[in-house]
Amino acid sequence: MFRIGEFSKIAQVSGRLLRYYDALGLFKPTRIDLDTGYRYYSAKQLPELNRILALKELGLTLDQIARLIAGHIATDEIRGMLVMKKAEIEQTLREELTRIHYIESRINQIDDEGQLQDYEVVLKSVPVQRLIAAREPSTTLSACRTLVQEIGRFLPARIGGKALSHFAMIFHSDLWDSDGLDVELGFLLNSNLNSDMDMELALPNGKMMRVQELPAVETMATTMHLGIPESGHRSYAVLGRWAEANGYHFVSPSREIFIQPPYSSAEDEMVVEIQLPVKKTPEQD
Amino acid sequence: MFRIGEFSKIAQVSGRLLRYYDALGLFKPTRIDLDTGYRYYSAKQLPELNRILALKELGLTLDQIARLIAGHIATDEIRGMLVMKKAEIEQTLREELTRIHYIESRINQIDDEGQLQDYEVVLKSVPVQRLIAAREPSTTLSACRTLVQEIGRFLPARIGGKALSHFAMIFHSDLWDSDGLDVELGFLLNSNLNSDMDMELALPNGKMMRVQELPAVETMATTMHLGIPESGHRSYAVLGRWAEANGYHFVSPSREIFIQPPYSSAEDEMVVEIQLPVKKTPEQD
DNA sequence: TTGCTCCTCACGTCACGTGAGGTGGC
DNA sequence: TTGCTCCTCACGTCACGTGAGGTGGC
Repeated sequence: MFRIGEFSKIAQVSGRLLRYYDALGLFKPTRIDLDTGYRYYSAKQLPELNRILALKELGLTLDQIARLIAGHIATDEIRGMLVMKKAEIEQTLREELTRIHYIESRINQIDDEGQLQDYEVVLKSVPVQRLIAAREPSTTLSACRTLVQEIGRFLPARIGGKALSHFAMIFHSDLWDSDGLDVELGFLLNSNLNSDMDMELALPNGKMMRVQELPAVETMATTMHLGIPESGHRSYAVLGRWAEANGYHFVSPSREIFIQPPYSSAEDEMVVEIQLPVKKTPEQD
Repeated sequence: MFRIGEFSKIAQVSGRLLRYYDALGLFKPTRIDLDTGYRYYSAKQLPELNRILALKELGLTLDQIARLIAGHIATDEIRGMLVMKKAEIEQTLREELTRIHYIESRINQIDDEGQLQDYEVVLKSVPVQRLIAAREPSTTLSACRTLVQEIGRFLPARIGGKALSHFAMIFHSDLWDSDGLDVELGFLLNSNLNSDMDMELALPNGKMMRVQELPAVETMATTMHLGIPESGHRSYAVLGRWAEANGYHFVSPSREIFIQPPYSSAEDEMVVEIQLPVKKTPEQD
């Protein structure tokens, strides 16, 4: 019989751990002196403790181990637990890998530019949403700006602000080609209001707005743009650099969500979230 | 200005997170209504929040982020933090990888044998230790057993149990060769007692015991063996299978530590820890 | 008698999630 | 007026580490 101190030295664990496992009922001393409360362990218990430590190494929780030891789990359940655990670890492994790439790209950034950039890129996923918008298949940035003002003033008055969420633009044309813009302009709709899917609405200038569904997107690289629209290209450049550094590429129409739209306040107070759908570029390590 | 609900939706974080960051002083609302306690956030704060989220993605703690945001950290300190973080993640990555191998080998075990084995292998590291032992460069198992009894009875009486730790055997000859044993037999010494390094001691049968240093070993694969020594080979087989399944190989003299030695109680009550120094076999994935 | 070992609370860890119980705002 | 949103506690998470304050054992 060993007292807790010697037993913990032999097993190379802390006394606290042994007391903790005792309290959990996971691993109890052979005998406890009722007067002093001293715990006494026998050498024969060492394999049992080692079993627990080995199972802990596998990444099982103490609770799982307790049930396993108690024999309340059939062998194929154990197998299932292990397979699940393996998948779990593989998942975190992938996450850690992208995290490493992420960190590396930031270290490179510091080395190249002397500091961390101040615009920050965040990955998001967005659900399906509905949108009421007019499409301009061939327009210019300045024409867009006029349209933004028009729609932004007309639509809330017409439909009522309750139904409308943020103003949004969807860019169908190539990102880096500022001529030949193919753009949709309109409002995201609050999903709780079940308005008519086929609704159409004419703007004062005769253009038609239609309700439609914007598909969900798994991964969007997003950044917030503050201030006048002219400096928007800087935010796009940030997103571009970010994608390159982290092994992503752009895939489908990008979006701009006007959190603080230019028609309700000064243009240099504007706040826009730029959303670029991205996919992982296959690795070549 | 947005109330916490809308702001949290835009930023895709929970309200709780925003309140928590407020409490930490990490990210505070632009304005708090003194009457109601309502928090009001402005769109302009979104980039700041995104910055925090992006830094969190890097694996920094909120505390580190807070100091970073506060500007109390120079650029090269940030770089240092990132490099450290990277090394940290690489470390856990390696650990996860061995954990995965470990789990795989257990799954295979279940598939091959229908259940988890009951002998468990645990990796340990052991520090330098001192040993008083006699060397038998060419002996047999049964001769050893006699010697164990002799030394085990003689030495504690002679030196005093205080100075002695566990009885131990060091195997210099090949593990799987039971003829031509080259073995040291003796006691580990309690390190706190600074007895003479050059001490020698004659056993009644004339053999000399000498004090010497046992080197530290980084990684030992260990298992506990219960009962009669004859079944010891089963424990060695377990260790062998374990090493093979997990990509380790054996490197230098193995040890047996007698937690419950055969001279103080019945042989089938014996408890021995078998320690095999191991090294990772280079991977071939 | 004096260290040494053991005991039982109880707080701290990290970044929130999840109620409970109550109130403001349209 | 009725939901809806917001508020502030406060516990729970996971596996212990780390004192604090006190006592048994050789």
